[in-house]
Amino acid sequence: MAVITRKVKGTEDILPGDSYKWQFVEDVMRKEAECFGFKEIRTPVFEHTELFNRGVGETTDVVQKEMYTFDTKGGESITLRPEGTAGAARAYLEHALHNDGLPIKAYYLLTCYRYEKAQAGRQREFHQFGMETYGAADPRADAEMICAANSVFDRLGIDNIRLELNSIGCKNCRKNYTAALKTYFEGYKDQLCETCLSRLDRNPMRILDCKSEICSGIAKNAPTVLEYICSDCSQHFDMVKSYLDAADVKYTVNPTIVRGLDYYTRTVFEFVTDSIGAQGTVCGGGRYDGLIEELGGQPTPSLGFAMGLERLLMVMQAQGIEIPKPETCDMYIAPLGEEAAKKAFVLVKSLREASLIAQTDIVGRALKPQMKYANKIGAKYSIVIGDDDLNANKAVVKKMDTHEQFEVPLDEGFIDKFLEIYISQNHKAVADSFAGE
RNA sequence: GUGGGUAUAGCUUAGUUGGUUAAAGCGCCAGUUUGUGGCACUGGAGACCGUCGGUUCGAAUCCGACUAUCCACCCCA
Repeated sequence: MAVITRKVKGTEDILPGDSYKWQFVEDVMRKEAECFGFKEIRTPVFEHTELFNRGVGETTDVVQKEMYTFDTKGGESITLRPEGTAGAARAYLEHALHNDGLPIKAYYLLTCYRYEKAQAGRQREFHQFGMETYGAADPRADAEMICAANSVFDRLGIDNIRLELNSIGCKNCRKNYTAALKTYFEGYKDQLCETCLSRLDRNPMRILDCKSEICSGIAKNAPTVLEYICSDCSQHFDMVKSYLDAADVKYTVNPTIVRGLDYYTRTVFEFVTDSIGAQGTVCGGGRYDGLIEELGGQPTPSLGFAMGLERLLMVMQAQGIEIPKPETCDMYIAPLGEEAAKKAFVLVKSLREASLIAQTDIVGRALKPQMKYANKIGAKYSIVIGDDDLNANKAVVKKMDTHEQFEVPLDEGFIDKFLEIYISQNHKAVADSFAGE
């Protein structure tokens, strides 16, 4: 096979037969975000590299080894976004959105790029849905954010997913905590795995995350963040939990959740599933009160989450959730001969003007294959137009599933007559479905 | 970046201890007499068996390298 027909590693095509699934999920997300009062923000696919260095954090794996970074002809360093938060924060600052009145609530639906080794649930180009709130320090904002993510899962009918919650404290209490952790882990220096040894200086909290049995065994008895966070942070966390309780959102507190991006403070959370392999984190988020300031703005308490669409769709598939297929064709018109073809061409035009899905032959097939095609695409109605029909200026509409037939005129009255049939038949279907229960 | 698995038509697979025209189902196209689909039957197109090299009289089958892909580590959504 020629090279040109091969997609780049870690990328996926979404084909015509599958795109409805994505549209369905995206639609649920948009609607849910809008119910919570969030408006869509669209930011560029690429940004100045510096934005991610500062926003996501120099020490993170994402920045250190996973970014698609390149120099432009003008000599600027540009990076394809590895996540959505930094770009949204940049736009918030650049357009001084705080002047619109706080809080600012925005959601996004976009592609992200990370140079990682592809595996199940992990692509190099992937889709994220995320929500961001700026200018809300109150724990209710945290609870609202988590509720929003939770509602999306509910709306999609996903239930084999759990919410894990933690607080990693503010900058101050984190300082004390990391110091305590360092002291603790230094006692096990000879047993820790190599990566954890390197984490010891840079970011000892990440050792808690380690999946190696030895490290996680040691980590089990390590001091937990919650013992070290200051009373403000602790109160904040309690409030978040009490609001989640009030909203009947189930969670478990998991002190090992630390998140890999530097900007997080206080509340962090993940929605995790066991049904799609190793990459089970479907949604991750939390509070990042220092981010806007880090990017040069006024201190602005902020928070948000992102969820991966690929993983979400995998979960839905694993759980056997059926996504409704959209209608593909209301009317197929099968003409016989040149003159009829022209008539059909005009008729589908007027059907389309009435917002119906209409098709006619564009490949020159015989009648039988045309009917086969009409059947395959799920046409609800069909019309065959031949010389007799043209002469009589009328034709027969056939309802494909029941074979019922109706006569329609082939002149200006066509659309009205067909709409009348279409509507009455659909009402009948609805009535039948009620009677069947 | 580290491991391990896999590689046969568009898809899912069969291919017996290496033996000559590589097989099936699904899908696709067409036909089963006159202007009508779903079912059934018949036929057709479609594979240099991932690539390159090696062993052999002979390789889809054995060996090696490469490439792709999958899974796991790592990381994260």
